[in-house]
Amino acid sequence: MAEGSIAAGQLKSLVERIERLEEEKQTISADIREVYAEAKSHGFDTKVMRQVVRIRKQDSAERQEEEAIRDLYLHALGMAPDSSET
Amino acid sequence: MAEGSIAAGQLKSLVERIERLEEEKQTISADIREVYAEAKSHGFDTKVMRQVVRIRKQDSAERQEEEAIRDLYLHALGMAPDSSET
Amino acid sequence: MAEGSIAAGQLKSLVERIERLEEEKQTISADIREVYAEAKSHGFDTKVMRQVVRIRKQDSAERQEEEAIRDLYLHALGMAPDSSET
Amino acid sequence: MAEGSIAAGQLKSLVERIERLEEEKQTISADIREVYAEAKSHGFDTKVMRQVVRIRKQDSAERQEEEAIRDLYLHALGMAPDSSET
DNA sequence: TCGCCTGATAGTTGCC
DNA sequence: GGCAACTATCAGGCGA
Repeated sequence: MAEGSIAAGQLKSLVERIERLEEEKQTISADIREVYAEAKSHGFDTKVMRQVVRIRKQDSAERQEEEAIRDLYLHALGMAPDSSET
Repeated sequence: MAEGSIAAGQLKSLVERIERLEEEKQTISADIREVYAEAKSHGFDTKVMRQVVRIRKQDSAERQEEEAIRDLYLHALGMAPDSSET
Repeated sequence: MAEGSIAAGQLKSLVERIERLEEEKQTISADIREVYAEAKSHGFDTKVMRQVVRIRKQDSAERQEEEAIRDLYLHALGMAPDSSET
Repeated sequence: MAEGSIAAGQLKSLVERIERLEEEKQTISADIREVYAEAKSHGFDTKVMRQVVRIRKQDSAERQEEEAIRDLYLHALGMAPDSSET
């Protein structure tokens, strides 16, 4: 119970929660791989599919990025970005 | 011509399943980050916690193998392997 | 009106200097990758080599501190710290 | 000179080359920071500058990405990407 | 099936 | 000191 006595129970709980979540994440990843495998078995080019998924994901990210830059510029020009909602 | 249409619908379904799964994965990742944040707020060293999680995941045989090679390398470089545990 | 122009030239110069430096940095990174590739082709385990480079860079005091905390955590989780060097 | 005898000299040489290169890289990084600091001292908004640098870098990257996707699609359609040089 | 390469994830570093 | 961006590492997918 001296200095070395950290909150063992608490630590254990936290680590186990993390491990549980990582396990779930692994499961999801496996599911994704499975879908791609299925797609491939139906004759789709998975490489192209991955590109498509990627592009769709980028679209919104890009839009957000653009918006952020615009606000930044407006701010640099001394204008309130808040008034620039689309 | 029907052929293309059928494939299109199938492709759409597959892509959407993947996107749904990736979304779930993102959620899990966020949860994990959250747990680490919580741990930090309780005074734990998250960097070390990550090391611990990693150690628990890694097979001990594998770990020993790596360690042996590393000691060999350190020795070859004229460093004492004993003092170099990371 | 001259003001804006002057600032523009200055800005351009600064940006170009940055870009030049980033380019150099990229080159160095490529060189490093190349050395690792060469090492690999000579039969070295690059993963371990990276560990070794890291160990040499890390201050030993800092290393020991981290190690102490890790052992504490592992102990709290009921694992023998002695067998867990990474 | 038994089993433990790896090519120590070779390893040492490789590691030192890597360390030398990493040192150079650090120097470049410091230079970049310095340029940003200088810019700031001249009244420029470094956050915006970083965005600008980032955008300029993306432009070419994006072009390349687009080209890659195009080749991929052409390939998927059974056409040789090689004949599509711009 | 093994090795290589690319993409995703985690760790480190710099900024606020 | 905390947060965000960048870099380096690691794991999975693809091709030989």
